Amino acid sequence: EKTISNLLHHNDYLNVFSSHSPNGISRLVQGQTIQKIWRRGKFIVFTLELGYLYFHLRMTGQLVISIKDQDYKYITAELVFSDKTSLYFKDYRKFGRIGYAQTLNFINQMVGVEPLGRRFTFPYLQKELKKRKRQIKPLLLDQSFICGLGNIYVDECLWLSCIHPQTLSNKLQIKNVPELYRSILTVLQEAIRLNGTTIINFKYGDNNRGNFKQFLNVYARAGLPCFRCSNKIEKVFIGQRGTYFCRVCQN
DNA sequence: AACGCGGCCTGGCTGC
DNA sequence: TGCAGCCAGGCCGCGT
Repeated sequence: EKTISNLLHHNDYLNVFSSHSPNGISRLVQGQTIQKIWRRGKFIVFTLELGYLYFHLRMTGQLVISIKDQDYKYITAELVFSDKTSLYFKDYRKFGRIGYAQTLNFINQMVGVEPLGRRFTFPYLQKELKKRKRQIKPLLLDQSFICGLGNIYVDECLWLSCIHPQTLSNKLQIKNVPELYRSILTVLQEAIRLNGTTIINFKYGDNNRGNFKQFLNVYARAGLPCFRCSNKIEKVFIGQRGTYFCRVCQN
């Protein structure tokens, strides 16, 4: 059980504080005891007695309980507890976000169905894909559609289910949809089992590297042979995101 | 509704 | 070897 005594900001990266000013958030959370820590989509949420303190790590954010001196410039916030311990928000790129909200409305608006939750069934996916007319890759990246998939995992899902990333969601072939559904579950479950994907500096826990990278089938394999058909994997930009795919078997 | 662009940051890699 | 330029796992606000 931890009671917050203060939220300090050590650098002047105000964009990191997305809902209020740093001092504003600090005032709102001071004296509150953390009831529960949980995840929704890519947000980590601390349920307080009154309201919610939330974090988004983006690519390089970390929540750590100890820091080294040389890390100090990357510490954008420090949550100080009444027992004199601290939780640090460390982030090389300062893309991560910290915010406070009175209710969960913000999160329910921004974050769609949990792909590993009960509501995400095959008929649900099929119906939702039909409703829209968007390129499948940007759609899968849209956190309000399905939460949790990022650029790497979307490319992997589309490769596994043999779908061209620019296929319109309502034009997917009948046989591709169950394959897509299955691939979303498989990719996420495997990635979680292997603690994620470290390309450059993603870390989990206390500085560990994720091991999913060695099982990537297309991501970052431009110019290399497709594991299914040996055609060269291509890299293109779709929705301004680097996208790897096989033109021959994903069509 | 859907899409494209620019911006936010820093570190690591690539190519000259 | 040194260094400029490019690129990155995410997301938002704006314009069309």
